[in-house]
Amino acid sequence: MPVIKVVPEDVDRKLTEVFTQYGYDGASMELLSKATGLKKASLYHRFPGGKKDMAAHVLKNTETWFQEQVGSLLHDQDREIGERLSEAIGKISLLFEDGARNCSLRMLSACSEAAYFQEIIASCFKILRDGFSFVARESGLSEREANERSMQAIINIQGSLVLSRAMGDNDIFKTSISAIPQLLGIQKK
Amino acid sequence: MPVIKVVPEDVDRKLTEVFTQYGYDGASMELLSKATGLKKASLYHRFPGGKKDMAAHVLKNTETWFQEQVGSLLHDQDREIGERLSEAIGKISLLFEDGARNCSLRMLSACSEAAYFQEIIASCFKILRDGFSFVARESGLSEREANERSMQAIINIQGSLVLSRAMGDNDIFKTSISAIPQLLGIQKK
DNA sequence: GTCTATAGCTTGATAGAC
DNA sequence: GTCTATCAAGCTATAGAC
Repeated sequence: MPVIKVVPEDVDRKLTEVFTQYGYDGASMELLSKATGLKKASLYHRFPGGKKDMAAHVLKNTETWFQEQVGSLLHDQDREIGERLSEAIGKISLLFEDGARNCSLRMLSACSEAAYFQEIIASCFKILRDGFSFVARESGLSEREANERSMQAIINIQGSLVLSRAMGDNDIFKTSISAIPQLLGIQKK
Repeated sequence: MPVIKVVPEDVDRKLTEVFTQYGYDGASMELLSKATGLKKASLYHRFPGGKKDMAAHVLKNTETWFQEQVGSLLHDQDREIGERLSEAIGKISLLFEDGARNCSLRMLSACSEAAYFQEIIASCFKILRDGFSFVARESGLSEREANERSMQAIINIQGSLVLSRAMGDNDIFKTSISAIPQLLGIQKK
């Protein structure tokens, strides 16, 4: 029987998918094993801490993604502000599949291990908030206004995602996210 | 040993608490038994369908609560509009303990039995949306505006609740919910 | 209507071969 | 690095006494 080294990136992607769809308590080792194509013992080889370890790894990846793909982008003053925001929102829309996919942060923030995950989840949201706040300030809003509106932007994303899934209508998400540029004081491109 | 008939209302309240805190997959029969003070076999006597049955019962109660406590209130034209809305929002704030408590609808909308619960969860949100929309229309907004803003009000509630819990700051919820009257075109009392 | 006791399965996790 | 085989514990659910 051949020893196949499964690509770590593929494993990460599949783990993220399962935790995002089923939540922490709904994601069994069986499901995680089937999804990744790795037997349970192989998963324990890569993640000695077990399920908790895998979810923490998924969250660490998510934090990196938000920092590199969204945070840095929004802070990149070499690029036109509307373009940056547009691209960032496009990436976020893609991440959530236009409202069809749940948010891993939300799914992992309410589970039996919530306390263990809380810090990194809060960190992810702070990256997003700071990015939005930065462009809002750039667009001429006061610090107070920029802070309020960047928070509102994240509320829109999370709230509309909850409702899109609960009411079975992705347009709720699409409409809500398309209003973010104006909310942050930026004319949509 | 005495046979004690536990009050159904207390059982319902405790079941709601456990499902709301742990979600469907995180709420074990053991937890539900401990919380209600009823042994597992007794729970099965009251809910022959088991856990699924209990969660469905919790959701049915929630639907009734929204209809009777919020929906009817918002539609009661014998009372001053600002007063009605204020009272409805007060009840919702109390339900979510000012941001400290999760939303049972959200917790049960993303689980291994999500498909089974979807219809009644959507119904709960529709009751709230229709109530908000009704007062928004009354306040003079167009049908389109009223629909958009009532949706935004629910997005604010759900989104701010997610973020309050994730970032450990209940003020996010309090600030967001206090803005709802103005959002619906009504001067806060 | 509530209980004790238990069945039967699934869970997270480990040992050890290759 | 991946596997098969297995464990002990926890799970949902049921049987039957009171």
